[in-house]
Amino acid sequence: MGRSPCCHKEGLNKGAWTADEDKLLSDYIKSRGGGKWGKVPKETGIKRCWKSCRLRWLNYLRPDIKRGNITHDEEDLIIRLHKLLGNRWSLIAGRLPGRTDNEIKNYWNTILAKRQQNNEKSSIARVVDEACRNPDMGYQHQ
DNA sequence: AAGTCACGCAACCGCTTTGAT
DNA sequence: AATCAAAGCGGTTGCGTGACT
Repeated sequence: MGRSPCCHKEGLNKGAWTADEDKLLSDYIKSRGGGKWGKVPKETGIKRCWKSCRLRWLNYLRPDIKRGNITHDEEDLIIRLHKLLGNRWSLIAGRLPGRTDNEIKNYWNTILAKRQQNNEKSSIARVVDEACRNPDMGYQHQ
């Protein structure tokens, strides 16, 4: 049910985005706004499926995106939110202005890998432990 | 200096959910 | 109320880069 047919069309570009594609997408979203992703490839001429366009915008082109260097506070919040919400990356990202679900997911997977390697009580483990004991963890419902 | 390995990030794939008809 | 298409989400993969031997 409901599999998006656009992603099965042949002749679509794959892999890394070019500067031209970025500009087309960025200009389009700025002038028309997001939401109707199905129209984006047709109206911009970008040879990508709508999913790729959406992902590119959300994870890379959005003007309010912060990139790199997740702060200690942000890391702390991610860990606490993950404890509460599980792998609901989009929800977690919603609590972290300027961060994307993909970025947080990648970051978490990196942390997990490190934690598995260390397998010892790290600062993260301590934070998680602390989070368990303090339910009012300073995040806000919207 | 060259080759190999490991890590991190960007992008893709497929399933689920939501909205329109 | 049922069906279908569009959109959203999370897991996984592939590529590029840097560190190490």
